[in-house]
Amino acid sequence: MARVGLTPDRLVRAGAELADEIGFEQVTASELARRFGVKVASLYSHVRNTQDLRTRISLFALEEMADRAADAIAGRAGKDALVAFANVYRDYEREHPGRAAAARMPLDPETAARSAGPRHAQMTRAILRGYDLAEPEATHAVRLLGSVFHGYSSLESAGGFRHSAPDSEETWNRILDALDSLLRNWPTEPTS
Amino acid sequence: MARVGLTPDRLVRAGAELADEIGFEQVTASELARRFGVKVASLYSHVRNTQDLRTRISLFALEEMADRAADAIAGRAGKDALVAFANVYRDYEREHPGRAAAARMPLDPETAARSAGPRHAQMTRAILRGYDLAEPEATHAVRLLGSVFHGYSSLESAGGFRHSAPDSEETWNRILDALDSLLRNWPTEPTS
DNA sequence: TGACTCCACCTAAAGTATTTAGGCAAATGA
DNA sequence: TCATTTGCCTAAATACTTTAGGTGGAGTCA
Repeated sequence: MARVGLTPDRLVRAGAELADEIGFEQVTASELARRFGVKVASLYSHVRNTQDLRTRISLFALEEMADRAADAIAGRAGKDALVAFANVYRDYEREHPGRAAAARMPLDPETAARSAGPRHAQMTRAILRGYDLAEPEATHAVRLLGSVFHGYSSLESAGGFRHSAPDSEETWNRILDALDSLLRNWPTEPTS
Repeated sequence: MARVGLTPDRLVRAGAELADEIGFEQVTASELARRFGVKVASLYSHVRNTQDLRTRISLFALEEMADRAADAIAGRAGKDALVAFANVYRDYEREHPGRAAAARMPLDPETAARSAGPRHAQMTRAILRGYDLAEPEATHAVRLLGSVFHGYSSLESAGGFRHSAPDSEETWNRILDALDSLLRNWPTEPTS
């Protein structure tokens, strides 16, 4: 009966690779079982259901990105750190589009809370130490950076900037220049 | 045999409402047929398949947003226009989360080209007339604004900012202040 | 008005994905 | 070596998708 050695972890990793190959939306219990040469029902001892599988892939991707981000910002500060940090997200999107899509999947509040999400926010906040932002402005800035990284990846992977000049690479660099400049000159609350 | 009066248009509108109620991901031909009190197969004379249905809902949402945006920026300029324009996206997300999710669905290049996407880009460019940006910087700025609106909506609707201070409303306003400030002081290419 | 033609919606059927229940055999360990 | 655990199986119910072909009601034209 040839045991393949399924474990939740192996399923999740294979699921992540599958997502990169065929798209996160297309990741299905059936397809994953097929890859392992195993009957679908066999997966159900390791993950609760398809939703659970997807959630685990999402959590996995978030962790992987956080690890890379932590690595990227170590020993850097200021714009240098900002650029290295931001590039982690963009590079991850290009290298692992399926996992990146997984990482963008909405999670329910409790799951989100114990995901690497807060770690990402913490690292973003660490980047801001190189700039001079007191609370609550720092939080606003964290959210802005999150939105930009999230939004840019998503638009770029959807092909939004593919067939138009200037090329996406140039825009990305100029956006990072702009964000650096903005963080150095964060506006005070307007009086008007 | 009671004809219900199905048309592609009615299906798409009902699909959009369904998306707002149960989530865009959950919009299915079967559920839509159920709503109309009609057999599933009957939908296939009006839309090619489920993918086609979803694509049409996405296009519909993009048009609807574009119409609102056009309305919002008419007769406004500068920060006033920026804020009104940006709020269209945020309000649409809150009012019609399912349609907004549909609008974020990746489209294939040809479909994207004949969608309201380019119209959104054009309007964003129009906003920038209130600021002093020459090409290619204007394009970079268009893409930045798109990323922020897109990313913020997506994070906010996923609950990213729900249970933490300061509240999302405040962040949103400060982000708009920051973007206005950034556009007024768009950095030149750094020499380093 | 009666026959005709559409076509909107139907039934039927095949294919695939999800999920649960229960069984057997390989691995584990006393 | 025997008992227990557990990894993967078969079987079956439910649901969604899609295609092929049929039927009857609405509008049209003589």
